[in-house]
Parts: sequence; C-alpha cells; structure tokens
Amino acid sequence: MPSAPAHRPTAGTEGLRRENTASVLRALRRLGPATRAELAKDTGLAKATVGVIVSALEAAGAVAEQGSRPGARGRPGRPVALRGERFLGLGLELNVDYVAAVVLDLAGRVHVRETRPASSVDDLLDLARSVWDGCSGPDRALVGATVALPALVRADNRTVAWAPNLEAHGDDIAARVSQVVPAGDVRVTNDANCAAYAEAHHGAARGVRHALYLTGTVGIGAGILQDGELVRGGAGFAGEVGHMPVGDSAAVCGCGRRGCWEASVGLKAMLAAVGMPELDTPLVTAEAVADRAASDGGVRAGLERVGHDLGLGIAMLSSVLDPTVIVLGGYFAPLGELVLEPARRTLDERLASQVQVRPALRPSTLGIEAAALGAAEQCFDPVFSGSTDLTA
Amino acid sequence: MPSAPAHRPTAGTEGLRRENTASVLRALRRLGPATRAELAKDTGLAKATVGVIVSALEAAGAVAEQGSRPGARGRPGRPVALRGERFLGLGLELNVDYVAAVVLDLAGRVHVRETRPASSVDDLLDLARSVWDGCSGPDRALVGATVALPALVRADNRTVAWAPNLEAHGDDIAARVSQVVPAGDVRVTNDANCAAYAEAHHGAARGVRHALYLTGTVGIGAGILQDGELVRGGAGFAGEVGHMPVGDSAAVCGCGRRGCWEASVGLKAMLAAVGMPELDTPLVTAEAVADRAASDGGVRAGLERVGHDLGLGIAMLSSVLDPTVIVLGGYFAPLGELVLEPARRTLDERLASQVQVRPALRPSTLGIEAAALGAAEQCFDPVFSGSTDLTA
DNA sequence: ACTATTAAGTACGAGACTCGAATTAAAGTC
DNA sequence: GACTTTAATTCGAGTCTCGTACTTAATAGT
Repeated sequence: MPSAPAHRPTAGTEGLRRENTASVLRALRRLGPATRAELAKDTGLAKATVGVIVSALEAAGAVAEQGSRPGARGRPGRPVALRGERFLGLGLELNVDYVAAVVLDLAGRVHVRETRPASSVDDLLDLARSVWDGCSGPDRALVGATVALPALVRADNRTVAWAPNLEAHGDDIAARVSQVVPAGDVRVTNDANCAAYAEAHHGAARGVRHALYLTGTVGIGAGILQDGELVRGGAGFAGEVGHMPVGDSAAVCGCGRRGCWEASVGLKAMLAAVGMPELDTPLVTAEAVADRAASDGGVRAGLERVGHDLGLGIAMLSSVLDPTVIVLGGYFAPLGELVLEPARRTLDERLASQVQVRPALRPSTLGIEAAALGAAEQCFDPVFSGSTDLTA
Repeated sequence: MPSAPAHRPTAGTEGLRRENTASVLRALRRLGPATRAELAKDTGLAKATVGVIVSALEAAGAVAEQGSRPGARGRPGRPVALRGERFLGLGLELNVDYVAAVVLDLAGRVHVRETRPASSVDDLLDLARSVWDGCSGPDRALVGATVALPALVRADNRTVAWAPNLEAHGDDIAARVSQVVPAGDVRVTNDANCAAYAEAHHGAARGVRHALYLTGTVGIGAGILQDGELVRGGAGFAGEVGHMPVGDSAAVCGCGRRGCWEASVGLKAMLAAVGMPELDTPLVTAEAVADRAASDGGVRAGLERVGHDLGLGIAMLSSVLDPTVIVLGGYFAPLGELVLEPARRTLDERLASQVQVRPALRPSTLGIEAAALGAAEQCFDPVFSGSTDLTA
C-alpha cells in the first residue's frame, strides 16, 4: 500500500481538543460571525463543548464577541467573530521584476499589500521588514511567513531545485526571512500554487474545491487544487505545464525544444501574434494590447489564435484533472474575454464527452499580489487544520 | 476559501478511539506482524493504549497473536497479525468483454480471483453470487463491495454519467449487488482508478504515494494517485486522458474528432501500426504482437512509433502531475519494454527541465484482475481511515 | 403590566479515552 | 541462581466531550 508516514494529528485528548478548536475556527471562517449555538449546529459539537472552546479562543485573542443581534424570538445569541488584531500571516513573493508582500489576518482581511519593482532577495527582505514594522505591535503574533517563488520548490517547502531567471539560491531564503521577521515557521513554495490558493480562498474560485489556476508571463505555470488541497506531486513539481507539447508544434521555445505550450501562449508568443512590443512588465504590456484590440482587428485575430491554443491546453488539463473552475492569471487577466472567449470555443470542441461539463473559465481579479496573498493564506494552514493551537 | 463540508471524523472520545484503532491497523498492514511494543513505537501511542486497542481488535477477530519470536534479549514480544478469516472485501469489475471478481481479506491476501468472458450485469451478479458462496461462512463479514466500471462515474460513487460500449445504466448496479451479497456499503467507481489503487497497494507502485496508472485497451484511461489518495476531480471524471490532443494530430478517433491520444496509442492504432489483426481480447492480441515482434522488425518499428506517442502523453501527464512511478496496464503490459523503452526516450527528450527526475515507467504485473483487486482494496478504505469501527 | 414561550448559554456529573509510572512476566546472560 | 533486559499489564490521574438540567434574556400574547 502507499506507505503513509505514521502521521499523528490527534492521539491524545488534547489533540482532540486541537482538532475541535480548528473545526470551530473553520466554521467561523466559513460562516462569518456566528453564535455558539450556530457553531454547535455547524460543527456537530455539543453546545457545552463549543462554549468551552470559544472561551479559550477568546482568552487567546483569536475571537471576540460582537453586539447581539435582536429581532428573533427567544434569547438572542451573542455572535462571535474571528479577531483580526492578534494573529497575522505574512506572504512574500520574489519574482523576476517585482517583490510583493501581503499581511493577512486570521479573519481573512488584508492589512497591507505592497509591491515594489525589484528582484533581489535583499529587496524582498527590505520589503518584509518594512511591511512588518508597519503591522507589528505588542499584541500581535505572526503565525508564519511563506515565500512564493517562480521556481521548482521541493516537497520539503524549503529548498529550491530550479529557478530560471532568478538569482536566488533559495535554500537559505527561509532562514534569512526568519532573521528579519519573528515568524516561527517560514516556508518556501511555488508562486503558481500560492496564487491558486489565493483564488480559492479570496478570488474567482472562492469556495470551489476543485480548481485550476493558470498564470501567463514569459512562461506558463499552473496551480492545482484537488478537494481544497494543493496537488504537489512526488517531488513537489506538479503544475509545470509550460513545456507540455501543445499548440503549434513548430514553435521554438526558450528551453530549446519545439512545440512547448508556452511557445504558443507565453507572453512573447502573444506579442508576436499581435505584432506589438514588450513594455515594462507583462501586466502593462497586456493592458496595452487589450487597449489596442478595441480598435485593431489584426490584434483581435492574433489574440484569437492565442486563445485557441490556450483552449487546447486547457482541454488537456481539464481531461486530466476535471476542475470545476479555471482561473486565468498573469497577463491573461487584463486580456480577459479577448482570449477566454476563443479558449471556450476550443474547449467545447475538444471536450472529451457530451456529459463532461465545461469548467468555468474566469479571469483573475486579485491582481499582482495574488501569489503573495495565497502565501499569506497558507500561513494559517496549520491553524485551520488543527496542527497548531492558538490557545496554547 | 474552499468551503469544506463540516466533516466530523472525530469529535468525541470514541471517535478518537476509532482513529487510534485505525492507526494501529494501518501499522499492522504496513509492518506485518508486530508486537504491541513495536506498534506503540510506530504509532506514537502509549503502550497501555496499544494494549487496550489490540485486545478489542482481537475480540472482534480482526487480529490474532502469533507464536512468539525468541532469540533476542529480554522478554520476547508476542507478535500480533491481521487475521484474514473474518473481514473480507469484494471487488467486482464489469468490462466490455469480461467480468471479474476478487475477494480480499483484511491482511491483504487474495482469497478468490475469477474472471469470466461475459459482459452483462446479470453475468456480474452471477459471478458475485458464486464467488461469495465460496467464501462466506458463519464467522465471515463482508465490509463492503465495490464495482469497477469502464465509465464516467460521478463523485457520489454510485451513479454513472457515461458508459460507452456498456449497456449498464449503472445507477442501480449498486442496489442489485447489495441484493446478491450481504455488503453493507456498495460503491461504484471507475476501473482505471481501481487499477491505480491496486497497483499502489499490491502491484508495481506498492508503497508509492504519487503514482499514475495508464490502461490501454480500445480507449486509454488513467488513474491518478496524489499522496496516496485518488484524484477524482470536481465531478468525479478526472483521468479521462484518452481524448487529449496528443500524438498524430491527423489520426481520426472513434469519438469523431482528430488528434486524440487514443487515436495514436489505443489498441486499434497499435494494430494498424504493426499491421496485425485484432484477436479475442486486447491482452491476447497484445501477446501475439509481442511474440511476433521477436522476429519481425516491422512490428518492432510500429511499436516504436506507438511507444513514442505514448511517451509524448506521458511527458504531458508528468509535467502536470509529477508522479514518482507510472504503471502501464491493459494491452501495454504484455508489450512491456517494446513500448516502454521508446516511451522513456521520448520522455527524456521532452521532460521540462534537467532537474525534474524522470518518473519510473513500469509494466503492470497484476493481470486482468487489477481493477477488481483495487475495487476490493477500496472496501477497506473506511476501516483503515477510521470511519468504520470493526470492534463495534 | 404580566405571563407564557422560545431560544442561548452555562453548570455539572457521567462516561470514555489516553498517558505515565509502577508492577508483573518471561526470556537470556553472567 | 542472581541479574539484566525487554514486553505487557495494571492502576490512578488527567483531559476531554456529552447530555441534562438550569439560568438568562429576549419576544408574543393577553
């Protein structure tokens, strides 16, 4: 059988408490402010148990009571809500032309989001320091920090196996981040995975348990969510879709081979198709292209071709993964329906069977900080899964 | 966030016991016979707790003590092993040209395996009845039955969305099976998923947590294992890789489109490539081809071409999923290295980066009952996950 | 204004479970 | 034969959840 590591999330009764506490926290995140009675019904726990758990969370500063909501019959409940003032998560992104940081709180609200045009680890550390300085306080605790990189990150969430266009050795990024901010646990992850996570928690795929995120810049990356969890693969390299043999089989890719998907739908291929130059950043470039498309039929035709090849790859990925929603990020987002519409048509042609429902194709709405936001959200993973206890 | 259903595997202390009991059972399955002390070390539970759990399992007939193993210093431990005489799982497969059944016990041993050339639901029920008659007994309990179908089965594990070549409405198969055998819980699943499960528990991918199974008959199907769990997709249709646009883009597929992968590497495409006729069953046909290849260079060249296109699709799937091991079943198994070797070469050429390790390509060794075996194994899922309690 | 009704939250005792330490048991070693 | 070593059980303490009964706080009705 698949030899599972002897994982022990529970074992003793205090582990059981952790588990149930996490269950209450998840319910609060999902429902928003809720009374103890509502939490009991949602989690299936006894009212008494919920009462004890809520008290502990309140003492820890994780939740707070709100004013009661009158109007109904009977004694009005006293709603409890996640507090954003105590526990924070820091998400960082180091990319080829910018660094970004997002501070998220337990309630899912963004405290800070900042992006700077830069590309070195030192720039990232500077940003992390300044962002945290603006958030820290005597009653603030940083539950973790996560660094998103456009790189192949191993399944250990620490070491980088391959980072083209990035002068980050990566192995020590985690260590350097933890010297700059007081985060107990610092992890390193792939940027597309982070962005997928962000879309599923805050963006166009909110609440969707099977989603696929595609980011388009020079390369194409994917983040896969299967039943709410990121698909990482054996070594941690799942989602490296840029070099799949899809699209124009003659197109020459930066990797030296031909026929890679990103040689057909990557930023440079798109620009070649519409006959426009590359500007400062992929996003600015794509916005310029979208503007021009309004008046230029040739540009629209070029985007039509890109959209078709995009749909081809999406058909492939849909057949394999059967996602409910596919979110398009990176330079695809500004182009929106200009590429999504032809992609949908191709998808309809290519879909495996009549029964298979076409996944929803949506542009990302999270902007350039998507990956950093997802990274910040990942910091709360241990909290909502019950492996960390905030009341300790 | 991905709105998780408020799943309650634990909650109270008796749920905790179930969880820990399942942990002990998993350890026994993984380690084989083990003393209470060894189980305590492996599971992380206290010795006292393991003692109580083992007593309960022994009373339920799930485990039994073996003769002690002397030789070491100190008091010899009394090893405990999973008993195969009490709890059984029934796996059934209904395919286009045969029906198959496997009875598996808690210890992972196969009690019966039988295949008959047939293709109707009635034939399957006959087989189920006769197989169970040969196994049932006063002290025997059937923990469940699982039916594997070459069909799109919805995520509810009951209803069939699409079953080409199969006159099974499917929605009532589960009900009819539970009338024939005394299985509490009857599930319906996709055959490739079942076979993947079988390979991961008993076959060429044993102990591997990230594996991919590919079966080749007339169509091509995949089963995906991500961290030991089957990837099902949003509707339950993940792994439908047969109609991905891969290989010869001009090849006409049975679905009416062109360029589908199975139009390049399906059974009929392979036969066309080697210029040989189809025999009774895919396996017999493939064996004949393998025989001929020993002496016929033209056949070898044809298989070379099929292997190349196989490698192309595998490269795609590897980029997306990053499996550690890929198992080739169906008609690919008899052909073995004749197609695997060229597939490996293509894979090496196409692999995304130098860092990415090539997954191991292995032929299946489980034979025609692979899917039925995996179906039987799935019956024990609730037992090893702790949602069912054998000691109740 | 007063009572009945409805629902939320709490107090409390019972029950289940795990854990660590102490104890008993069964070998081999000197 | 005494000692050592390791296995397994016993026992008491501690933690947790649960159901019931009770208290509290609002509205609805008379």
